[in-house]
Amino acid sequence: MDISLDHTDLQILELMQTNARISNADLARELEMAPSAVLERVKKLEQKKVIRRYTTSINPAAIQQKLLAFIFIRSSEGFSCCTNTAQLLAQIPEIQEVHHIAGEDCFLVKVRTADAASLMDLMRNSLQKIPNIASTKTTIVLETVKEQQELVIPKK
Amino acid sequence: MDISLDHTDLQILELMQTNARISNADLARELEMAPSAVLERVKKLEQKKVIRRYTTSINPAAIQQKLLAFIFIRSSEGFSCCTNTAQLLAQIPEIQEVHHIAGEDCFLVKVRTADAASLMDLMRNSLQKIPNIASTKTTIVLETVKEQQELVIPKK
DNA sequence: ATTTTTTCCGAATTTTATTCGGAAATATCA
DNA sequence: TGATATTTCCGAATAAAATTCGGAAAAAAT
Repeated sequence: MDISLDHTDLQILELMQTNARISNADLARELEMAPSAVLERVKKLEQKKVIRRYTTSINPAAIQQKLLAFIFIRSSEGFSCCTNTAQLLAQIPEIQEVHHIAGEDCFLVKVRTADAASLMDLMRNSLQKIPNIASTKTTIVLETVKEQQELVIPKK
Repeated sequence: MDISLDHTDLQILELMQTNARISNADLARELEMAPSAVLERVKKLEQKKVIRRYTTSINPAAIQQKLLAFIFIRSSEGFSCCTNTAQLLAQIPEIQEVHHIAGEDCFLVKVRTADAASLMDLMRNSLQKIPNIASTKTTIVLETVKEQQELVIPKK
C-alpha cells in the first residue's frame, strides 16, 4: 500500500495531533469535506500505520509520579547482546523509552517513578537483574519546561 | 477542587491512555456504568487537569522525521538566566522536550529532524542564536526500542 | 483514449453524546 | 448521631455523530 501523504492528510494529522478526540464531524467541517470522505482517510492513515495510536496525556503528578530521570546504560558485552538487554529494559513498566544510542554508552532510558526512593528500588530490583549491564549514569530532571509529543508536520 | 482519584477514575485513565478515542459508550460498558455517569467523570478529570490532552501518535518516518537526538546544553551563566534560556529552547518546534536537569549540564533536550543535515541546520540557525549557551553535547539515537507515553497507573 | 482506481458526496441508518431531573449513596458537621 | 449538604449515579429524551453504501466525479494507469 502507498504511503504518500497529500495536503489533506497532513491537515488531518495536524488537527488530530492537537486533539485526538476531535469528532469526525468537526474534522470534516475544518477541512470543508463530507464526513464520510474524512472518515475514509482517517481509517486509511490508521491502516498505513501513519497514525500509530491515540493516547491520553495524564498529569504525572496527579498519579504520584513525581520523579523523572534519564539513565545512560552501558552494556558490558558486544553488539549482539545489546538487543537482548534492550528487550529486558523495555519490559520494565516504569521505563517509558529505551533508545539505542551512538557512542560508548549503549542505551538511553527515560524513567518515571514516584520518588527517589522508588527509583532506587527500581535500579536495585529490576536493573541489577539484567545481565551485562556494566554501568549506569543517572540524570535527574528538576523541572520539565516543555513536553510535547507533537511532531512538526510539514506544510506540503 | 479535590484532586483525589478513586479506582473508577484510575480505570478510566488506564483505558483512555491505551486508546484516547474510545467511545464514551464503550467506556461505560467496560466499567459497567451508565454513559452519563462516565461522561461526568471524564469531564471532571479534564477540568482537574488530571487529563492534560488527547494526542495522536504519528509514525515519525511517515512524515520524514527520521532523526532523533538528545542534546545536553550547558548554560554559561547563573541560575537566573536559565529560565530564559529554557523558554527560548521551548519555542523551537523541532525540540519536543526541554528538561532542566541536575548536575553541571543545565538542560537535556529531545529533538526530531529529518536527517543529520537538518539537525546541523537547527544547531547553527536556532541554537547558536540563543545567548549564554556555553556548550552542547549531542547524542544520536540509532534505534528506538521502546517509546510509550503511558504512565504506570497504580492499582488502587 | 480507455480502463482502472481513488476520492468524494449525500442520504439512510445505527450508534453515540449530551442533557437533566431526581434517586441513592457519601460525606460533612453541629 | 442525626440532620443536612454534596457527590455520584441512573434512565430516559433529544441532539449530534459515526458508519455504511451506491454511485458520480476526478485522478491515475495502461
